[in-house]
Amino acid sequence: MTKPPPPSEPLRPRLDQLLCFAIYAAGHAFNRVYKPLLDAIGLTYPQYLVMLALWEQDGETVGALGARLSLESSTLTPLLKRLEAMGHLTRARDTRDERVVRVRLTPQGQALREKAQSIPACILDATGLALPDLARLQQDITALTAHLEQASLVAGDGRS
Amino acid sequence: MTKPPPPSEPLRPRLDQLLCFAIYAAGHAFNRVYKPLLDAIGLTYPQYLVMLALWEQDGETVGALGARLSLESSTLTPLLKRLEAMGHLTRARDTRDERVVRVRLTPQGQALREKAQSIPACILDATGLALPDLARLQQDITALTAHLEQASLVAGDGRS
DNA sequence: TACGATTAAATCGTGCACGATATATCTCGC
DNA sequence: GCGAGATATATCGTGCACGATTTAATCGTA
Repeated sequence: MTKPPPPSEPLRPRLDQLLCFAIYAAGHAFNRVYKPLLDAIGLTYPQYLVMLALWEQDGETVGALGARLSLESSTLTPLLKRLEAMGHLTRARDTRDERVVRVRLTPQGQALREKAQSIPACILDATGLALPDLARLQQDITALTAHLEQASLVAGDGRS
Repeated sequence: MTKPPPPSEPLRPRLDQLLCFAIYAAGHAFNRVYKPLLDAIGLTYPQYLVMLALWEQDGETVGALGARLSLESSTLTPLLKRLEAMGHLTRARDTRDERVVRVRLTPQGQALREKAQSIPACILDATGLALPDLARLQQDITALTAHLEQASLVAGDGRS
């Protein structure tokens, strides 16, 4: 019943129908929920992600952290320096390969894990989702990310 | 069959299982796909979102734009000044209420819409999603955002 | 009309994020 | 062992994003 669009009609979705905008806005919304919780332990959201990564696996290199978090050294280096200045971790060149810097938790950084313990439950509650729905959504978004990453790699490969 | 956790076991999800991290990473991935497309028309991603908003509705105030994009004036003002310097829009105080600034597209800003025409299809392709799946995911994430926003409002209302 | 309260933008300081580049170290072929 | 290329991190400049504060205009009410 609806009039079929002419073949070369440009795609002009409304801002609030764009998936990328939904993701962008959800990121903002998550940040706002995390803010008061993280303020209480003195971390920003990206700093919290780094601490989560280190609590899961200590002693990683800057590059390995960057790969897990999709961040460049130009972002991580100053961020890690701030965490180091707070006393949560140390940064030291690997004695075997002095190119790489290993990031290690201090006892204070380990201890912070206990203070951050209640955060995930608060966030889960704020999402208003049941665990299975949350897991499904998480997987859908992760699959989307994988597709986008592949697309940007293919686009940038400069095939000749 | 699995051992039930003790009642006060802290929730310690892995970084790569966190919904917030999936959103964070998807935002990065979208940015990477958009980057080459937007470079071609000289916009950053947030600038593109502002232009999308204005193409949809011209002459909005800074505050109204901020509400649609969830951005503060402290973010928008310099961003809009950059777009103004590029010649895509004008910023002028409303003569009826001199507190508000109205943002209007220039002919150049209108014309940019044609150059940006092919972008949505490129992005759609990069997601690897069929339209119905994309719409569903978009709605799920929008609903999540609404929940998160409500939670952060309730948490911050200082009920006495 | 006059004045306190509210509203809208702008400004300031901090931190994240990227790309381009620099610097130091390592690896491989010889 | 030596030098060319590769690798890992750091540095620099630009722009986004926020909260706190400032400035200016408007509104309400006496």
